[in-house]
Parts: sequence; C-alpha cells; structure tokens
Amino acid sequence: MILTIDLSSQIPIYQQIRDRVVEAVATGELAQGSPLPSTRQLAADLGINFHTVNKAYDLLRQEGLLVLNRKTGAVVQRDARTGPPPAGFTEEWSARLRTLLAEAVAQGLDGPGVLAACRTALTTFAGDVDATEQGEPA
Amino acid sequence: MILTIDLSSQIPIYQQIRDRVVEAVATGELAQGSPLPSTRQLAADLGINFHTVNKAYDLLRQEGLLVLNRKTGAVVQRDARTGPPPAGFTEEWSARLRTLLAEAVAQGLDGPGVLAACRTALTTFAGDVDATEQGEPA
DNA sequence: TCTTTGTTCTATAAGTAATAGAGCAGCACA
DNA sequence: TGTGCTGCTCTATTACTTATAGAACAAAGA
Repeated sequence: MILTIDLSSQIPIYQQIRDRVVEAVATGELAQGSPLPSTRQLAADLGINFHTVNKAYDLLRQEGLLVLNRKTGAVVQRDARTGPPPAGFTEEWSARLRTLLAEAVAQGLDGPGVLAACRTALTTFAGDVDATEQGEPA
Repeated sequence: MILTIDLSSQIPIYQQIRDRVVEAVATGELAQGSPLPSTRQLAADLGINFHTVNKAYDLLRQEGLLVLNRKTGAVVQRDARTGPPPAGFTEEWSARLRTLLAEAVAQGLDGPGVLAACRTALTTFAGDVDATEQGEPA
C-alpha cells in the first residue's frame, strides 16, 4: 500500500489518509486482514506527525473499516462490510451524493455525462456494474 | 425558493446554504435570472448572521453560479453554465466523486446498487439520464 | 430623504488542524 | 530481564476556520 498525500491541498491531511485507505479498500487493494503501517511508521514515511495519522486511523475505526490493537497493529476489517452497511449510512451518504452530482449538473455537465463518470469511477472498484438489479447489461 | 438549514449539523451553515442553492440550480427550481433574497433578508429569515450568508453567496459567485450587484441583488447565472464547465472543474470533481463512491463500496453497497443511487439522484436533476452518450435506454 | 442593497473593515469567541513531547500498558523477541 | 515496538492517552501550542457582531460606505430605488 503506497499512500501519497498532498501537503499543499485544502483537504486536511488526516482526511486525505482516510480517503486513500477507503479507496484502497473499495478497489480491493486492501483486502480483509491486510496490515497497515503503524501510526508512527506511516507518520515517519509521510513526514508528518503521528497524531495526524492517529486521527485518520481513529476515523477509519469509527467507520468500521479498521481494527486496531497492540497485538496485530492496524488491520483492515472488510468482512463485516461484505454485509449491509451500518444503520443511517445510506441516508447520509445519499444526501452527500445528491449534493455532489448537483454540483456537476449546475456547472454544465449533462445527465448522461455525469452518469458515465459514476460508471467509470465504479468500474475501478466493483468491476461488474451492470448487474441484475436495475441495469441493462451491454 | 424555500431554504432550510440544520443548525445542529456538523456541516458549516454557509456550506449548507451553498449546497441547497447548487441543488436548486441543478433541479431547475432556480433558473437563470431567478432572484435570491438579499444577504440580510435571508440571514433574518434563517435567524443567522448576514456575514454567514455573505460567505455562502461569495462562494457561489466564485463558482460562477451567482451574480451580485447593488442594482439587481443576487441573481442566478446559469446561462454560462449551459456551456462546458470551467477548466479544472471536472478533474477535481471526479476525484471527489471517486472518494464518495469508494466510501459506499467499502461499506458494503454493491456496484449496481451504487449506480442505481446515482441514477436516482440524477433523475431529480437532469430528467433524461439514458441518452446517446454511453447509455442503454430502457 | 430614507431605506435597502452589496461590500468592506475590525474584532471576538469557539472550534479544528497540525504540531510537539511525555508517558503508560501490552506484547514480542533476544 | 531488558529492549523495542505497538496502540493509546494526556497536555500544550500555533495557526486557521466558523460564526458571531458592529460599524461604515457608495450606489440605487421609493
């Protein structure tokens, strides 16, 4: 797991770390049981304070993606996530999705273009997107 | 335009105002030329400080969605947005989309489910989503 | 003239982000 | 037993953000 962050970005460092880990879990690059570097190790690698990494890991634990303990270190927990998402997640997430898509439409992207962007992003993660739920396979 | 905000939310008030306006522009509820209440008026209606509204309007102006002047007040500018989005927007937006979709996949939503959520959100805005670009119309 | 508008300035209080240092308990390995 | 690494916690500081507030100005309208 190679993790790169942008120190000059507006997005907080701990948020960037969280986002990269979430994306790596989604792609499968970080599967269940995958070890992450220790907070101090990752902090040293990125040239930042270990408290910042701590905050990111703590966030990921709250989201149920990471298990932390002294024995095993930081380990990805994606088995439970193969089940349904936690209560309230889908509602809160849908609201954020709505805002993000609205932004693109308001800026002039057309509906099919936005959906194509979603599809493109999704294929990086899920692989097969056009399944039997709603889709019309090619 | 009825604008509601949640004072107990983690999301900053000025951001909520911006998000609601962006969504209203996307749905067409706020078309080109639609007037928005003055900063002081909206602040009074929402029970907040007018500087907070000012910040939201300023953000919307920077994004090219609003035109502000003493003559006309705050007016929606969506004609320019019927054209292509500003340079760099699509890249930055796609990165945020990727992170948001990854979040859902990591939490256990499957690919078709996520795409269906995108489609649902989009139909509120664009209406016809399955056009001739990438799509397979029903 | 009076009011309303956008705009700008300073200021304050509370919270967040990132830094830093110190320390403790659990575990592994030699 | 000792050393080292781990997660975890505590305090502290600096800088920035959020939201508040008050004041003032010029342009426009009634």
